[in-house]
Amino acid sequence: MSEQILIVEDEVKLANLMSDFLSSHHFVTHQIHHGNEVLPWLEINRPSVILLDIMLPGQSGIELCKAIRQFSNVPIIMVSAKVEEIDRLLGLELGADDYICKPFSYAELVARVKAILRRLNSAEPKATVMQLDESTYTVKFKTSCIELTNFEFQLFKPLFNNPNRIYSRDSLMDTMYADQRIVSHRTIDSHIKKLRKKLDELTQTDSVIQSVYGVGYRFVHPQG
Amino acid sequence: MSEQILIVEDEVKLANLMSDFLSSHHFVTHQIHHGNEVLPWLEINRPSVILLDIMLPGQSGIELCKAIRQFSNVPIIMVSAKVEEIDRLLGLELGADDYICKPFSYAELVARVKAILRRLNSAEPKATVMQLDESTYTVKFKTSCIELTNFEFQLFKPLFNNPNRIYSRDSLMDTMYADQRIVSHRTIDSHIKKLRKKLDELTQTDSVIQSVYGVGYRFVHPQG
DNA sequence: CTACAATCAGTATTTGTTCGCTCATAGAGT
DNA sequence: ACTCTATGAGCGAACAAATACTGATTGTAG
Repeated sequence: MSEQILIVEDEVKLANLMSDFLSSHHFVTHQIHHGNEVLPWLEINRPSVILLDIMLPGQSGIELCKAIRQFSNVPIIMVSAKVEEIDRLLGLELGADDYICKPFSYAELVARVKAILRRLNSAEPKATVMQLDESTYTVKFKTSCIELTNFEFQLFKPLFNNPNRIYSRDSLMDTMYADQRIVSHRTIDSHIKKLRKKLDELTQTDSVIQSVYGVGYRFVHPQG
Repeated sequence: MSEQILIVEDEVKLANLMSDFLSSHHFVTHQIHHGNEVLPWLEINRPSVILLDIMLPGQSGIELCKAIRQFSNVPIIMVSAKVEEIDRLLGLELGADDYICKPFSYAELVARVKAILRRLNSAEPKATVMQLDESTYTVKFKTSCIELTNFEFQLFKPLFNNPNRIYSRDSLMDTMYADQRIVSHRTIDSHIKKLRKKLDELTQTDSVIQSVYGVGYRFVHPQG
């Protein structure tokens, strides 16, 4: 089971280097080069760690850090060009987990990432017993496992990655039809129905996906 | 420690009466009879409450209220000669804390002033322990949490975000019916009832949402 | 042919709105 | 201070409207 690292860095060359090095340590990476793309991406994905540069086009790393902390405790490592800037950041109490100063050695980068993950894994004895496996399009729960269709999987991903958060049908549609295609809201219902059937069978409970009247759907973790 | 009340009222006789009555309740008062004298006075003094008449020579009460809000959150009670005018004032969203209509009983005057001060003193020391979560449509208080329907949430949001501020039923309607649809005032009552039930259960107190007779509703933060 | 996506129409459910009544409040008159 | 009256507010229950679910059906790609 490999961890996904989000790299937010506008210098593409640097981002690639970071990516390469982390990959060689068996991390899966995703790059974002513009500040404004971060929050939308996080609505659908849930990385294990975020490496967040401060100087960015669009929303700055500082704004983003604050914004992310509104809804998630995902570990954030702030990346800054200047030592003095880090001092200033510490004063802001953004809620970042670590700070790293450019230029950094790649050994240091990996060390910090691993340190964070080690802390995290030892602190939380695996609260989520349900897991999404992107490579096989399966959902695992306890000892069982089900397969989802591509469509079902894309639909479920944002819901699963942001438990309790309510998604409107429109926003769910947006995540699966990149081409802005418009389908009936009943279509979403239909897929939700299939998802529910599979998931409820898996978890032996109902209401893993709940409807919120007039708003949309949300996922809540099952007992156990 | 006695509280100072600023009385802005051009009718000197009325101002004196107000002054006398408030003094008898151990408030220190200061009178100003011309609109243009208010801002200069406030640069040097800091009253606990301002009673602000609307019809004034020089700067009107409306202008003054706006101007004062630029630099201070001092409680302002607007004093108006007509009920209809209050409705208009609410629409302007001046940021006043309360409204009182001439002619008023002096008991009422004192009651309002005391209410404001009580609210202020109890609200000041603690940060917001109550939270609105837009992504999950929930209200959190201490360790508990309740869910609101879409409608209830939209209704509660303005009240919550501007504690102590009074919203008329009409202005609440405006915020939820963008299409200028008109519904009965009893409809708002009905939703307020449901909101109150949920909120009171959450906070274990009553009167988190208060009625202001003849005007509307306001939200006050519960005790911590 | 099969598996899956999309749609539709009928039904079920949830929520929003109104009604009619009672109670509360504020001001006026005695 | 006391009632009286007009108006506002609270509330339960009936009603209306909006929204969601379901199963059947059609469309489509491999």
